[in-house]
Amino acid sequence: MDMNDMKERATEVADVLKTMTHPERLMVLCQLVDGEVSASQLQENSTLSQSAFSQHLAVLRKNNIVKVRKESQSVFYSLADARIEALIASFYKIFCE
Amino acid sequence: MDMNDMKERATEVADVLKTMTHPERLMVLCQLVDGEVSASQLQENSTLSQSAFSQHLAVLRKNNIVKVRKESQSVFYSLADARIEALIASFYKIFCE
DNA sequence: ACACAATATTAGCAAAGTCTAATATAGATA
DNA sequence: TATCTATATTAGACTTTGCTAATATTGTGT
Repeated sequence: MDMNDMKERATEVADVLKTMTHPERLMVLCQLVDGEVSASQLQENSTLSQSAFSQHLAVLRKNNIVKVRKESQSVFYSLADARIEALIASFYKIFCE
Repeated sequence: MDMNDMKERATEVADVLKTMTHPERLMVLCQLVDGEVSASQLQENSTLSQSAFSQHLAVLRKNNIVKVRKESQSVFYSLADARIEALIASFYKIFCE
């Protein structure tokens, strides 16, 4: 693989990873492997304040790592696409098996 | 998977990822997939100063993402273990194929 | 209209990360 | 010994991240 291509890819991948890199955000993503979960359910498994937690969700949204579906007062989060799903799956395979 | 276990794993994985998250460091790791490479060879593919680059290598060492072998004035870097190799391999599979 | 519940946003601060510039170390060579 | 080459380390400035505290938004029930 050519060095310039590699550099471009590395930057792209690093951007995605950077967003996942926080334990709190990774926890959220792990909880989404089996499908969508509401913000409040996600927050139940966190010790962070509502504001801090919501800011982490905002980071995930802004970087297109998750997508949302609003239903009345609730917001349901799910993994954005197949790549993110594949990443979480490999983390699971490599670190949890 | 139990939530406490998940939290522990997520923290562990996030720690490892955090170290890979910088484009410059990820580039280094990508160049190590086929085996060890010397610091100076690695640096040739970087636009960073010697000092800045060396500090990135130090981060990789400190977090046990790479291991080193010294041979006269040169230092050869390689991926620390099978997990790191597996991670880089999945990044390649997911983002470069 | 009012109050409540779920979620998001903003400002401000402290901590962590990343650079430059300068200096240090250690092996090889003249 | 003096010098060169490869690499590492340190201090300081600057930027980014992640929190708290306060406030805003939006839908729902009374």
